[in-house]
Amino acid sequence: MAMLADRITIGEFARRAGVATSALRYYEQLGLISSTRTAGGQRRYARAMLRRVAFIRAAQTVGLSLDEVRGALARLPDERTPSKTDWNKVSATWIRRVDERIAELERLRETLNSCVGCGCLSLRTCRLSNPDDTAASRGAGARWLIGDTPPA
Amino acid sequence: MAMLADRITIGEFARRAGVATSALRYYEQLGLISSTRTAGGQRRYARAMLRRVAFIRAAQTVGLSLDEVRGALARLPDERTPSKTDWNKVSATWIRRVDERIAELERLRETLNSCVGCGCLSLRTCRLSNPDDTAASRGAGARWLIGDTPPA
DNA sequence: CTTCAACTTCAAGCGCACTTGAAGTCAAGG
DNA sequence: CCTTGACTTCAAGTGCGCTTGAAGTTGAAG
Repeated sequence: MAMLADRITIGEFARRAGVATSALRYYEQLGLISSTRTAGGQRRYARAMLRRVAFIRAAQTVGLSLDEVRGALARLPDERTPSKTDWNKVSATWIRRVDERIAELERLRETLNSCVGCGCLSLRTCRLSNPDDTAASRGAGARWLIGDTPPA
Repeated sequence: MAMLADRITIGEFARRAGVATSALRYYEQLGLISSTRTAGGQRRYARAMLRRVAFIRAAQTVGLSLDEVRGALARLPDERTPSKTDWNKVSATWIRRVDERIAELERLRETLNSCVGCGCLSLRTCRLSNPDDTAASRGAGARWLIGDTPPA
């Protein structure tokens, strides 16, 4: 009853991880997770693997591709003898990434806030509107959204 | 010389907007932007359209699909007679979305921070690790990443 | 007028992250 | 033992957001 053995079927694992079984097979194919097999060839998962999946989903939230995740996981000890230093490196990189993303979104939020009540897309008085196209001289793209300050 | 006329070619427009010409044609195809045509059938853009593109890119940053963007833009007056109320609704929705996304990332950041020095993926002492699989009883997914508090 | 980069359309292709379907095998309950 | 749902592999398909290529046209400079 205890069902504590690390012999979880893919279906149960998928339910607990909140992902489809097909996704788990796909992750395994990419080398992101691993499983043992029964005599009959069916996958059995260690519950510890749930953490890995949680991590994968978390990384995706940060905007990492599965390939990048693979790279990050590869830097971690293969399921044994964890090196805290290694882990520190990985998480530090991720935290930086998360911070960048947060900063980006906060700039966007600022912009949206300042737009309430001006009707950006149609009026010419908006801080966002950039009426003289001055951004063009400063290089391509909507710069104020990716770091520059909008022309006051 | 002034080149102030709203008769920007797709190439120049692409350079200023920081997107590929193919992307602009694609956006037009989806009804996200519009252009006038020369006698010969070439596209000419109003500089005002740059704002729309900036907006599209911004929206993507927030995680909106182009279809959702189309929906949002459709709620705005068709390039004329802006209703501030309409705009308020749109931007309010977006701000909410941005806030959610920021919150999500901050939770992730918290988690990563608390993991530094414990080696999450391999040790059992981590706040992230959820060793008793208690999350399973609270429904699918890595809940603590999407709102729940991890088991202390 | 010639030239040639920049434009046009249309269809097909791509990369990612999966999902679906077909055809067959496994394993736990009755 | 039998049934049945859950599993297996492999190949192909999906949806998004574009990009690429072919084949042809336009338009501004010289």
